[in-house]
Amino acid sequence: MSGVGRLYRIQEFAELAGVTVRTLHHYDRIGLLKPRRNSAGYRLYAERDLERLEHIVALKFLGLPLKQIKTLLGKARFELSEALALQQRVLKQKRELLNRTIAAVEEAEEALRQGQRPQAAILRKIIEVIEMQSSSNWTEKYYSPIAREKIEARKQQWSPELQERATKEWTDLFRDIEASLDEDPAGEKAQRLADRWCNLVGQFTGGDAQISEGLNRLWADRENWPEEAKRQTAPYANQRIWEFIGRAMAARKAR
Amino acid sequence: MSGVGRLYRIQEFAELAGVTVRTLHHYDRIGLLKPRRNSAGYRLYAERDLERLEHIVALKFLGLPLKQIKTLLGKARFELSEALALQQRVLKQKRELLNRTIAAVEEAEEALRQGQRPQAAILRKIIEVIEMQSSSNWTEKYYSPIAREKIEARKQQWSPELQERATKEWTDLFRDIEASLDEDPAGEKAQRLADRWCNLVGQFTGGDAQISEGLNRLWADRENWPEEAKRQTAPYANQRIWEFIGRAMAARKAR
DNA sequence: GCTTGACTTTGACGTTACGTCAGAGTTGAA
DNA sequence: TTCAACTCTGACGTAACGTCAAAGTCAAGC
Repeated sequence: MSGVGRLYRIQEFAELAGVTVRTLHHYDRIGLLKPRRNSAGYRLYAERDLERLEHIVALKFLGLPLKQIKTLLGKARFELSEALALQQRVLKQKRELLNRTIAAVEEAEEALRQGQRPQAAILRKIIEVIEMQSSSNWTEKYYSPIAREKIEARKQQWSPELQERATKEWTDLFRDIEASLDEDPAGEKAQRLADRWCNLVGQFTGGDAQISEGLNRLWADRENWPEEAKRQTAPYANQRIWEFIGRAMAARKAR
Repeated sequence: MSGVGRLYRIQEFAELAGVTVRTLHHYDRIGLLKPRRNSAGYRLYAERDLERLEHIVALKFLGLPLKQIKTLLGKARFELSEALALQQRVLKQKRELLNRTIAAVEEAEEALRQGQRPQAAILRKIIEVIEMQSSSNWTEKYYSPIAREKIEARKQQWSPELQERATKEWTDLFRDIEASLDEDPAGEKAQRLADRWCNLVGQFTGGDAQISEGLNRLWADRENWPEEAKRQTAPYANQRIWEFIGRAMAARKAR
């Protein structure tokens, strides 16, 4: 028996793991990696902390924010593999953009060598790439490539008026559901609401299963959305409504 | 004659250029894009401002910091093309790292699918890539690939003791030069100092022209170094010393 | 037992490129 | 003249730490 394993003080531990002391301070403060303390308040890191820190470093390397890493490391391996798949898509998008950028700079340098004015040369080439679709939509990662194409296609037909009408219908539906939260999810009234729900979802997905699947992933990962998106969809985030609809849909299928 | 062209107020201009109003406020404050003002203090943007803003956006897209963009846009096209070539190397390094990362995640996912514990699977694969050489040395971009290889080779032979001795010799040399700043750069004493200088440079470059070239680029771009590096090399940044040595070397060649 | 240098703690401000209010003034059409 | 829409500046927030600074702790040597 070799006991419980060594304890490291912060500097030694930092060198061992290849991070800075300040980083460990930071992780401690945000609750990402909280070591034991001795009586004087010194941090004491154990082997298990090293393991966790290695996880953190690896996930950070993939570009995941610390906040998400924190929740991820508390959950099951399934969620981890989901997150990994998502991040993989993000990385691939980045790579595409990088490739186009590199190509653009190459063309710009070529043009420069041929003596063109830098404005014309650099700017035009690079701006082209930016406009192309650096759009870099944060929702894209939730959809499969096929689903993305389909969504692109449907976008063409979404006029601002349709958009506005859809927003209104959703808002109305949410209001109606909220007023009916005490009804029986399997009852007549709830089922009519569930029908309206399905209709509206269908309007966006076009009944397509792959778009639908992506949409589910999107909603399931709400906690990791950018702040702005969270605020804008806050009125639709009422937990009880989603539960109610969930039950109503279950009852619906059961019939 | 259509006059001097329209003037835009901030919101319209922002939409025109595809940036936010706040971004324009920011660029104004840091002196990157300063439009005219009307009597009430409203910003008035002209066509020329649009041109400059497009440059800014393009260079920012390549990952250049605003500070550097600011100095770059004040200089000649030559510097711009230099900077472009440098940034191109940075982009390519990023791409390499991205490719390895994507491959690692792929392997990790595969391992996960085969039911391995996430620790073993994800961690090991990804950490391997990180360690490989995510080192991501900020000086690398200044050297050609061939020069980098040669530097890597020479690194093997640079023991800590050699490092320390070199640092001391440089420090001594700088002290001696500083004490001789009033001498004639072509004189006996200055020439002996120039000899020592060449010797020390030779110790690092091994007399290699390509390494030498990269080293020149590195020093020339000092203003864009990370803060830390600037501080650490501050003692060697005495402008007058470099000018003195420059003149001494010129006199040396002339002989 | 005491000194001393290396190490540790928390606090607080700096960094980059803006986002997001808040309070107050300006513009221009009805 | 009114009023919505727009603009101004100032100031705090963000992510992930870096960089001091002041004060307490540890352990080795005297």
